[in-house]
Amino acid sequence: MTKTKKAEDLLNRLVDAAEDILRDNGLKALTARTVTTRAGCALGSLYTVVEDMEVLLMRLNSRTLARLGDVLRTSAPDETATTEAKLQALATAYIDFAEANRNLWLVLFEHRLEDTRAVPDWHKQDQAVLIEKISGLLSEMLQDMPADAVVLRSRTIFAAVHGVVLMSLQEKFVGVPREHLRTEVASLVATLVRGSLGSE
Amino acid sequence: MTKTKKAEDLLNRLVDAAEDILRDNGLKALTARTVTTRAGCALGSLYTVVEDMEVLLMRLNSRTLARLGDVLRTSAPDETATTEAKLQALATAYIDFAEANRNLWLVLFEHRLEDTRAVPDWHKQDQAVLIEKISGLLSEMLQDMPADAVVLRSRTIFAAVHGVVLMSLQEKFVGVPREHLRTEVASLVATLVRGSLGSE
DNA sequence: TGTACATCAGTGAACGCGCGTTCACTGATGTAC
DNA sequence: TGTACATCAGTGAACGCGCGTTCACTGATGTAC
Repeated sequence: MTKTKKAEDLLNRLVDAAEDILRDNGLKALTARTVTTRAGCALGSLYTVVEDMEVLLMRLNSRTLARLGDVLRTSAPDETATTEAKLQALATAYIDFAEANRNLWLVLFEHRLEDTRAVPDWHKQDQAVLIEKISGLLSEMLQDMPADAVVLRSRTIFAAVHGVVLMSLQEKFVGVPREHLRTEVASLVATLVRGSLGSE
Repeated sequence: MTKTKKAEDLLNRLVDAAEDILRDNGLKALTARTVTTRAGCALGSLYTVVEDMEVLLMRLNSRTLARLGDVLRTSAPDETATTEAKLQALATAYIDFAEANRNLWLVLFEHRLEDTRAVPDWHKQDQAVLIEKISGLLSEMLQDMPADAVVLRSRTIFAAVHGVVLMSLQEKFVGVPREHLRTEVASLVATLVRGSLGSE
């Protein structure tokens, strides 16, 4: 095993460990110590492979986004289904992923109020998976709409559905109760599709 | 000034200080030390008036929710306006508040992944202001819908709009760009109202 | 193949920091006579 | 009204903790001959 291979291997083990800890015990438990212990290496090793704890978290988020992307891309019920049915399948897949990976998913959207450091491009680009499928389906449906407008609409639709799922899974008082989440999102998506979100 | 009055006064000064700090410097800057320094009292005084830093933050959040509630309640453009116009005004008022009080507003919805402590009832109840006006307007509009269903729909509509505003103000890659936020929310609200969010 | 040496990934004790919280104290305030 | 005393809100130095990060080191690995 070459040196770079070993380094890659260590990085992977650390991201694996971080994923396990975040999934099982939440963000607060994700420390340099817990990660390195779980990965079976020394505390200092982390810094031979990653600049920062923050970078490690971004690596983990990238992996989570990639997994979510896979799930969303393969969510189509049937090639012949209606666009609405495909969008409904997409929303369902999103809820499934969020429920099954609650902590990992929540951390994707956690905002750092303090941070001044710029988010690297490789990480920003990863977020595109959240939008791609929606805009693909939307542009089929609204063929006369310019591409920019389709992307903008996709972001709005994503954020609306995401908001409903987020408030529900956070189990805040004002969120939709979990047992009604799927039906509420389904009627939200139906309304959005049928209204086509006309430009005014 | 009686003793209880003095205690109330100190609590108010601490919440004032916390509000200033959060608004100006973000959540990370909000510590026992910065709050007490700004309030002009000793570090230990905080604990004569509040159990915990967490309780202080909940007091601040309650105040923020109350202010937001006032803004939302007085947002009606005109008593004779259509329900849709009133809902649009409500959404606009929400965006105004969120933009003008970004840090205060973001913290209202920040999730503590770790916490096991129960949120006290007085604080949970404060969140109701986010929904009340919507369900009031909705029940006028959908008079044959049972009250439970109206509340559920209100939560969904709130969460959808909130999601779009949140992702936009967080300035994440996938959010709606700030300059399109108001028009996108307006067409989202229009679609939701016109579609009436039919039960299926 | 065997040996001496150089490299550097990996180590983990130690550092420095900032935090929430405590507690022995003090001095302003209210009370009793 | 004046005085002696009790109370307790308010104080701030000190405590304990957990964190991210560093750095002098070591031992496994690769290289040169």
